[in-house]
Amino acid sequence: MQKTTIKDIAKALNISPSTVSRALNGKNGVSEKLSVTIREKAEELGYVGNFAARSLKTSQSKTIGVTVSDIRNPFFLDFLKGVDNILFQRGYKFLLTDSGENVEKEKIYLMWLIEHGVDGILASPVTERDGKNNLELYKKIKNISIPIVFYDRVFPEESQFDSVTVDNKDSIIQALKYLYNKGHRKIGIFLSKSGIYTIEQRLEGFIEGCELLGIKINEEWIAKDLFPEEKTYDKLKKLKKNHNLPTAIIATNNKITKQLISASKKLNILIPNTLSIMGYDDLTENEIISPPITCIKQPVFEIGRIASTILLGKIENDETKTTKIVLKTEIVERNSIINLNKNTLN
Amino acid sequence: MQKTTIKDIAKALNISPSTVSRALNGKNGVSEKLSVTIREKAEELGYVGNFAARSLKTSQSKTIGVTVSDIRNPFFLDFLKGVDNILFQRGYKFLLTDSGENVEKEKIYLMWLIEHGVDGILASPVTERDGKNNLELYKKIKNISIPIVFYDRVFPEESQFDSVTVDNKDSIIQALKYLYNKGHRKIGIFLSKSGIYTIEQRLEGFIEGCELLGIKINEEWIAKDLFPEEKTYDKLKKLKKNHNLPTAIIATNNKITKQLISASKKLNILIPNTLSIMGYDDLTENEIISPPITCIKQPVFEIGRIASTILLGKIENDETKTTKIVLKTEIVERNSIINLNKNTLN
DNA sequence: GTGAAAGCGCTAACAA
DNA sequence: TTGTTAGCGCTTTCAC
Repeated sequence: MQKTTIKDIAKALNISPSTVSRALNGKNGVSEKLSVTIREKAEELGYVGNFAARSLKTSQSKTIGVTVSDIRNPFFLDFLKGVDNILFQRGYKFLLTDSGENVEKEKIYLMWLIEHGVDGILASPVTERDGKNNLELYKKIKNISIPIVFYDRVFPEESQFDSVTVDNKDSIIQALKYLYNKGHRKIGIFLSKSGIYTIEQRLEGFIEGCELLGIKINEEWIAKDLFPEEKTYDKLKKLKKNHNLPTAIIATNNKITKQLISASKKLNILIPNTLSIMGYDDLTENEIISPPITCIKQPVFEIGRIASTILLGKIENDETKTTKIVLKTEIVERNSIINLNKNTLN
Repeated sequence: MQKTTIKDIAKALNISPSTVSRALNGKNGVSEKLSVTIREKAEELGYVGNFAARSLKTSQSKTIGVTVSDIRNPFFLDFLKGVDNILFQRGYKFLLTDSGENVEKEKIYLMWLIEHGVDGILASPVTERDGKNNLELYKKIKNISIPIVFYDRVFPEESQFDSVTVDNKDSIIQALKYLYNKGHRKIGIFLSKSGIYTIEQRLEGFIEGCELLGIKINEEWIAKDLFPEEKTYDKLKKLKKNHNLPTAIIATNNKITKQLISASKKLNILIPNTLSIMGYDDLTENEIISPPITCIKQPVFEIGRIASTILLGKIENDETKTTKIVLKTEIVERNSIINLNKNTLN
């Protein structure tokens, strides 16, 4: 059995394809009666339309491309819900691609999205350790008038792109202040893959915050480039072996948070008594992990909603001014951080 | 700036579009020299192809549609990785749609996928409480020669569809045996949304397993239709209030697992001492939850790989025989289940 | 209110 | 080896 086309419906009803098209698209210029007949016939024959043909003709696809850096990261689940939340009601769908932190793969997928004629792109650009990225491609895409909104990550020097991010530096400064107030002075930070914008920002925030608060920085406690995040275990083990554990460690993503917890358990490091942990990202399981994780929460769902809204504005209203939104994070307090002041009083 | 077309390249090089097309698609019938020139020009002009045009002409899209019942379920993350693992290397991409356990939404997305001309579909069909589903639509899709492979869920009475599932009944029987061996006789099961194939199967497995092992079934301990899964708390609270807790509860999905843990904490029910819990799905956090969760593990990544492989076989080799793969689950042992025999010995 | 005709960008059969 | 031509299914302008 073949797919039904607009022609089949026209033939069956002895009318012209253009009339069928008009009726099916709800355009005026077709009598109400005929319109109904056409719709019924379409239903009867199981007509479903042909995206390729429509898109070819109208050069718009009502779809937008979304790139994520790693689909397994729960971060994206809420983000995607936020995106879907805006898009679905406005009649858009999205194409999801997973770059896997790989510049080459990102490029392939970006090309694929353009081939598909997406009306716009929501992207979280990849930067590899050596600084390699697809900035030039992104510029080209922008040049052929496909709007792009970056979310989560950006190219800091490039001002021509719209973006929705979180104040990464401030998020760590907040964490530092929180820990400081609880009496912590020996604080470490465990960072994921070097080169990634968010991670670099969080490191900057750490250094800035330490200076601000007069916390002495110990290079040993700054663990860089923990990617894959399983490296966390080795680093923590080394610190323990050298009897050089800080009293608190700030994780810089949810994977490192989990790795820190499980590594601590394996190494018999008691949380929060021996080591306090500030997690990153507020996942549902944070609450039932032992101990429940105090963490930095990003407004992920909102990021998805705002980025989509901006993108749609560019697509539908040809909005030209570039907007850069920076959202604040907040700290969700649970039990993975000990109050050292209190302890001293005992 | 406009998108570059094959015509632009042809004009720039003073040759015909068909030659350009041949060169770009690596078909023979073009001299190596010309082919190189064409490719260079294409690169220079930033040519990216046009999916709509190609798809319209060739009536194949090199994309497959994937429907998931709820994108927020971590189950799908590994599944998708498995799918991507097979598809990417064979030059296919996928369109992801989230039906949200909603038959209407599933229908809209299914139509959208067909409109997009997907070469095949990987689906986990939705069934609502009242039995409503899109079986007829699925049959129609099959009739217009778009291959479908069901994964995770199937229509049990329909033999014409290919599928990759897990032995759901057996998974619960295994769990029951495990609990029985640890001395448990008062066992409950917490089930998610009624009507869903996997859930119904797991219930059947529970009843069958109890009979097999001579475990007395207490209807109070069979909690049905916990959807949304937050209902878990109320059910557990009621059981506690009536002083009618079983010694062990089997969860039937990862959300209920988490809800059971957090509800137990809120209700001051000690796990595993007062209540043992058999989780469903082996998520990374199971290890660091308190206590670490003993659970039924589905080979999720494999499901994705196998389903994709079967589908590609149907698409590329016109494979006609229907295959139904049923994979076994296994139990991952951790600390959420107490050994009552041992306890007695103390 | 309806139909005829052109064309979106590409591929493939057929010619040369 | 290369070019010409037709047409995939649809929308849209221009007739009537």
